[in-house]
Amino acid sequence: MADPLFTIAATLRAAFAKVTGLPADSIDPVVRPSDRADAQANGALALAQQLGKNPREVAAAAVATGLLAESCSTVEVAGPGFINLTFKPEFLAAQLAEAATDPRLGVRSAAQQRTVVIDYSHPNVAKEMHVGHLRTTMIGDSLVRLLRFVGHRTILENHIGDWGRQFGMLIEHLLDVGETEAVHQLSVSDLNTFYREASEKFEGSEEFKDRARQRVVELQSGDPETLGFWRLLVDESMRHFNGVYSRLGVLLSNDDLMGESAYNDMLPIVIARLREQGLLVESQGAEVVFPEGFINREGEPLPLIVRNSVGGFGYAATDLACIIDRVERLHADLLLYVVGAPQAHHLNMVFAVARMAGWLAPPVEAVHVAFGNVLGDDRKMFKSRSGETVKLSDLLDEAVERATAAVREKNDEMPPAEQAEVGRMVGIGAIKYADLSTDRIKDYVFDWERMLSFDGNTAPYLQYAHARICSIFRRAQVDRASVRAVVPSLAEPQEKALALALLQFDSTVHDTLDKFSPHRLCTYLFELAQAFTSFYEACPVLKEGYEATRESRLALCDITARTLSKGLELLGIEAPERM
RNA sequence: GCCCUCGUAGCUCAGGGGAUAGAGCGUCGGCCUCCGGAGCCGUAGGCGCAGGUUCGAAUCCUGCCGAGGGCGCCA
Repeated sequence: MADPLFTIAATLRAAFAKVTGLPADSIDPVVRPSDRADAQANGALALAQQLGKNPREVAAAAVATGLLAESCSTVEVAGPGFINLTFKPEFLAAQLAEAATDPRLGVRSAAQQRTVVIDYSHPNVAKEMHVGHLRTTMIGDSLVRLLRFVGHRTILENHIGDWGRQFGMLIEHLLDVGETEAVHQLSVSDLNTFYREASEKFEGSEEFKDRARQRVVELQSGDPETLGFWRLLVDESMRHFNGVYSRLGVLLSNDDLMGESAYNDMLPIVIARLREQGLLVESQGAEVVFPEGFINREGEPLPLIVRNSVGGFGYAATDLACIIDRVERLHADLLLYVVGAPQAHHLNMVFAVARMAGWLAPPVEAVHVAFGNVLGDDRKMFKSRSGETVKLSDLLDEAVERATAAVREKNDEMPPAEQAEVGRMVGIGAIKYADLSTDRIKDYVFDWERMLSFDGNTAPYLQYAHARICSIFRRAQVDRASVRAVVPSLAEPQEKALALALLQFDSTVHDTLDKFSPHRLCTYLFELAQAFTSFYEACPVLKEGYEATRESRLALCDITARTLSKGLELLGIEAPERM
């Protein structure tokens, strides 16, 4: 309950209840940040409207209760009935001191613990991870960190594309090349080459095509030898994926693998249960369900095809099996799908069918955490200069390379090993932050210059602010933990502004999770870093002649650094101590 | 044709129904006796268009324009 806006909202609710006689929990005091004061409350306008009274009088009466005087130095009614609130510095300082001694920095636990399945990343076996996997992986990873931080139970699921017809051609190609040679190729070169060669053979040879088709049948019927080859492809692919995950520092591991193949045995059960409930319909040779409200081009009901006309299962069947598994076996009550926006229609149909079948019912919720594309500077899908999709590993190489060069240039006295390490943190952080800092539903333009800039809303700027604070403590030779019990004095406006910003970490984290939108946390951290640099510019910490305020300002520095570091950590970004 | 998402400053992006719509870059102008100038302070410039709901709309609703995406057996 660190956020003073949150605290004052509760006080105002009581004040308005006293004045109007309405139940407190039915009142929204509408507390907002303000540039005219520390905060403004606009609730009087709506209440007055509701009661047919004068809004200024309602506001004045609420002020007259005196309830606000405890935490506010000035409370003014302005305009049509706004209440402008200015917090007492002592009030803010006390709240801040409380947050400073809290390992969670004042962030409340979730009111209700939920079991959340987060479905994200999902690369395809035998294909390189590319820039298209960046957002799902970044957003998913950050949501997991945020959910855990506020106390939810998280179940990570990497729904890799490890099943389907393409495995016929892949396995036949593997056998043509020879198992040993194929493994060698897969481990040293990129996965795309292997896939392309298999695909070219499939297109070019009827004989190969027949073999590939036969191989699919064997795979699906569980032929042990075929499964062995399949396993080999999956394992080799996972080595590549885990390499990327490790560089990105995401939480996914092999323990979180729940590929399409994992649901294979459940698919007949999905069919059986849908049939049992009378939802399954035969249409044009396929077995389908018609969810309400979905129509095709001709305006006719649009089916979700659970099993196609040749008896095969598509991804609709797998996705339905997923829901059953996540709800009934894992007992999840929130299912997050971090999946691109184009899948919205498909997912909505799957959710609709799952609801019809009763598999998805309150309090269980399924949410499509949709996101837009990564664009090039031509505003089209981000591609390499040769027009190919950009491999994630190449992207990370370039980011680290560019960042390391910048670090080297600015720190020529730093040991090369540390330059490389800091360059890695800055480069990877820059990519991740660029991806997370725009509203996920929108497309964003990928721009090396901007994301690696030390100015603006970027990871390097935040990392720099953090490193600078670490430097202050090194220079002061003061142990960071030693100032945490200090109740800071907030005499200067920049000190007060910084305190106010720090205290909003709590509500920011919850707000970020309410919308599943990490960019809200990014915006907050940027504003916090700006508040800090303004403070640091105006309020000397270690200078001669400022001994009296030194401890107090060091305390502000410490909690700022910890908030920045924790915030970045929740985004999956490292904060070096020097850079 | 129908449906979904998006449209905010020259560029890239924030804006939880509330007062005068913010930031970064770029522009222009200040601050180097500067605890890290990888910084700080200031300046000019904008809600695609038209209606509606509301005491109050960038925000909610409708229509139009523009961009992207989706619309039965690939995922």
